[in-house]
Amino acid sequence: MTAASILHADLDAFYASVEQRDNPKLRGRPVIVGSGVVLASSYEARAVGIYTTMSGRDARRICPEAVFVSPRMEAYSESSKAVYEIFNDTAPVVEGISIDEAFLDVTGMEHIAGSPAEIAAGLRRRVLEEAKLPISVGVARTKFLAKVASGAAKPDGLLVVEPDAEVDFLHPLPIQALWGVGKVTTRKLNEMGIRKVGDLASTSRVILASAVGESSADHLLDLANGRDPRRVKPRERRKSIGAQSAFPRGSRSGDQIDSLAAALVDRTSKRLREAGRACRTVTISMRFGDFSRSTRAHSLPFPTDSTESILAAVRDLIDQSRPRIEEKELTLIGVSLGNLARADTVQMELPIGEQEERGGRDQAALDQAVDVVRSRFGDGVIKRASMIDADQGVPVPTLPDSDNSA
DNA sequence: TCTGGGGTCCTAGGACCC
DNA sequence: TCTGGGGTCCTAGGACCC
Repeated sequence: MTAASILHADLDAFYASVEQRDNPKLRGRPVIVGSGVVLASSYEARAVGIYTTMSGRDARRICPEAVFVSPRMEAYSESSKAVYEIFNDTAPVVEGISIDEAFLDVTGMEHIAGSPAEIAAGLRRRVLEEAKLPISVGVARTKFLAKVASGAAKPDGLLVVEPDAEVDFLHPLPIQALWGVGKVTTRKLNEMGIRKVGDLASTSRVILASAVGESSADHLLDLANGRDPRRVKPRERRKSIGAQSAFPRGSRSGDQIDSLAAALVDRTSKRLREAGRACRTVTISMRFGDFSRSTRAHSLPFPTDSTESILAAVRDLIDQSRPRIEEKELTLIGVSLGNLARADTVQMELPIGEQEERGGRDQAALDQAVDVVRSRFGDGVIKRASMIDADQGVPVPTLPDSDNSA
């Protein structure tokens, strides 16, 4: 049987730990990150019943001595980068899952770096010494088992699940521990009398499939029986960039909706440009007073990173939803930019006049586009300029003085 | 427990093309 | 010329994760 050589490394109470690291007065005290709601909390706060998504008011009531701090996303992002450098130094293959957790595959490193357990212990030591942050690590033969192991090791612990101990480790766990089992699936399975992973492991595939569908049934049976074929592989680039914001009570006039939408577009399009990407699909999501949700999407004919183009699309989508917005109370709005492309090819839409007048005016329009791009990105970025018919999405013949050698 | 903000993946129908 | 199948893209919604 394969050895346990996959590590799941998970920073403990990450945001709160960064705050305690940067402000010694917070150490040993219950710390809550967030104000309106709890975004993260230290273990001292969790010990008295504070949890993520709890309202700030409830948290204050339960734990009056807690220290509330505003989130500092930049500090968390920097700390995460420092820790990821240690991950990359530790293992040849690192798969980032989120800002505070990653899988590492240390297969075949026995002779140079020691056993997986020794590598994991060394990783914890380095993160504590160099980033000054506590981290828990689970070690197992599969990703799923390693992840469950790191959760069981928390806080500030290390747990190795050897292959011959897997069943004893896995089967007593509640089914919510399985990746992909949330509220809805838990309810369905509980109705069938399935509560523990062990119950699930011995359920027939046909019966399970009738409740959760074929593909989920296969997936759950695999996990419950310790089978998890997923390899540790570096993450592809992110697929969307988004932001959302809730309305303060009683502020949902047309103007206020528009200005919040504009602010969200501003934020997301800026992040898009900073990442050197362009988006083709613009999606708005809405939440209403009765907690129902709705999404509307629009795909542009070509990728863009321009605030104005994205905002125009967002305004169209909001207009489409006008009836529902007027009928129900809008409580939250989000903007998500998807279908991301690299922004190393910039395309612009400029009018070129009537069909009959094309030809002479094509060149003027192209010159104008080149000027705009040059003023925005500087000299030397233009390797080639050509035109695309926006309706057809096909290149029109390249113009005489553009450079085709690039 | 009445709800933040950031994401991913899956399903399913319809349009459209060959 | 009322009829098949396959593939891709777009859109909406839902479940789930940290």
